[in-house]
Amino acid sequence: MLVPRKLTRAFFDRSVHEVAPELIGVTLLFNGVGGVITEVEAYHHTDPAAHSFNGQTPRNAVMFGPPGFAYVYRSYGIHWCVNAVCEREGSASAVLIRALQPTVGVAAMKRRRGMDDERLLCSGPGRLCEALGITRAHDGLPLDRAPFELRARAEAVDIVSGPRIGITKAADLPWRYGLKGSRYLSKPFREHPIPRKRAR
DNA sequence: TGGGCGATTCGCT
DNA sequence: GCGAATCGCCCAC
Repeated sequence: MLVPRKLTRAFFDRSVHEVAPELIGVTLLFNGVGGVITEVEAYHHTDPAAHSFNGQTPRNAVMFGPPGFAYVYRSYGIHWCVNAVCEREGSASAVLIRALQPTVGVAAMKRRRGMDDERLLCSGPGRLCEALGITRAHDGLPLDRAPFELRARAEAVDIVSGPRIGITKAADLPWRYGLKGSRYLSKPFREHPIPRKRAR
């Protein structure tokens, strides 16, 4: 029987802009619960929207470490969000995991989220951390060892991109990537971003 | 379908 | 003190 290939830390030892789209379609599991990554965003320390932009602090220290580790932070005082650190050590770049299509341990995710709608279980960075049980306690853990597991995608996927969500700086950069046509997204992508500005 | 708002913690100025 | 890589709820259209 075919066993999916597991991703190693070496997968992340490249530009965030290469890694981010390649994470779409990869299966992310945490303690054996999770699903297919459908949405991510790339952040690099030269990017004003990145947490590492203003230099290293205790909170973002993991971003300045080696690639292939989880950077987990508290968002808006309420939610947890998980990133995959990329590039060489000190590059301080990471990919924010924003949404999953739930596939494994769906019952556990429904219980943690207190809801039944599978489309809303992991469709947002805070939602997916709640569904998987990821918290600050897992900041700095390697992504290629338990409790994390990453399974390579089995087939090629169609990827769309667009501007990142919820940021005020560098909001125009198209560094959000998604699985084309997926219903498991935090927000839909405009696949035909034709400005509807009417010419006078 | 989309905008406004409150909740709530914490890092950093 | 300020504001944030969010979410869920309410409302209007």
